[in-house]
Amino acid sequence: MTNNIPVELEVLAPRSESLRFLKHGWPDPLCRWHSHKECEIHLLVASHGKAFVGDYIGDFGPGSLFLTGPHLPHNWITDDAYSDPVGLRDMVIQFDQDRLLTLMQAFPEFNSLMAMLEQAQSGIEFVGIDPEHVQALIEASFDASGTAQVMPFLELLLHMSRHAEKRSLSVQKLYHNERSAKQLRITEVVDHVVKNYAEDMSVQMAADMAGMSPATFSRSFQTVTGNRFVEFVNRVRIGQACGMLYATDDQVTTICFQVGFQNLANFNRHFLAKKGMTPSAYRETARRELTRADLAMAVETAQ
DNA sequence: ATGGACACCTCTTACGCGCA
DNA sequence: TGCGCGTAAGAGGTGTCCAT
Repeated sequence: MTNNIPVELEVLAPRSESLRFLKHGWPDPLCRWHSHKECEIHLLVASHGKAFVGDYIGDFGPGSLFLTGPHLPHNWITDDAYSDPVGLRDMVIQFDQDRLLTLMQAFPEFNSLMAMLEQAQSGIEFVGIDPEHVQALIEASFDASGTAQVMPFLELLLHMSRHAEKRSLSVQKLYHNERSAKQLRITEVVDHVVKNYAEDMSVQMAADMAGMSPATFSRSFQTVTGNRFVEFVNRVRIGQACGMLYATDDQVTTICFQVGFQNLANFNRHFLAKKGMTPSAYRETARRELTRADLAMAVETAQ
């Protein structure tokens, strides 16, 4: 999907090590809306706030664990209620996905990681994972060097891949890996929704496009995408509205109609349900974040 | 701009069936 | 056995109006 949100690109210097470790507190100039080609394991150790991954916004707290794929923009903003600085808020491991793919080619035993890497294209939250074990593995990898650094990291990846509840976050690339004839027809509909979200979208129209009855389409769509059709359409529209709220000064009413909603009350209702805040509150929050990114860049430039 | 109330309508889902 | 269809009931989404 297209997204108008300006994203800061983080370029990581080439290194002899395959892993990059970061620990930071809050506030920290490194905490900003950005993307990079590396995958990122992100463990929140302290504080509560909002997670921004692609077009997703959700809550995080101590023990929240996320995995973001290549070039997926992200940030974690601690709530304003936490006015006191936090010494250690985040533990981060960044790694090159291509290295893992090479590993899987050499050792098929690691192929179980493939599904998780594909799901990470849209971001994953590992709901209910044991944070102490995760933190211990990150610490073990962080404190080691050479090959000893890699083993706890691989154990962590395998532990994450085996975790049952992996919640996909952004609508981006949700339909990435569908291949059967039925899945391809559903994927065509998904593409159409993503590209034409502002147009009228009914199950009847979508079913016609997929060559199915509405009831069959409804079942197939949920099987393939994990979403109900109406929920998916609204999610795409809300995601696009987020970008417009962030990047333009258009009125909420204008954006509501631009993304395909037929009335403002319905738009507000869905926006609040999906984002946990009103459109105007979202705009305020998102722009405060942009200001933080600008300040961080200004600090780095001055140094 | 936001959110509540309400009536209406669309969509989802379960079930049974036929077809390949 | 798997897939798709038709039907019907209930759930949930939508549009409108209005108050704040």
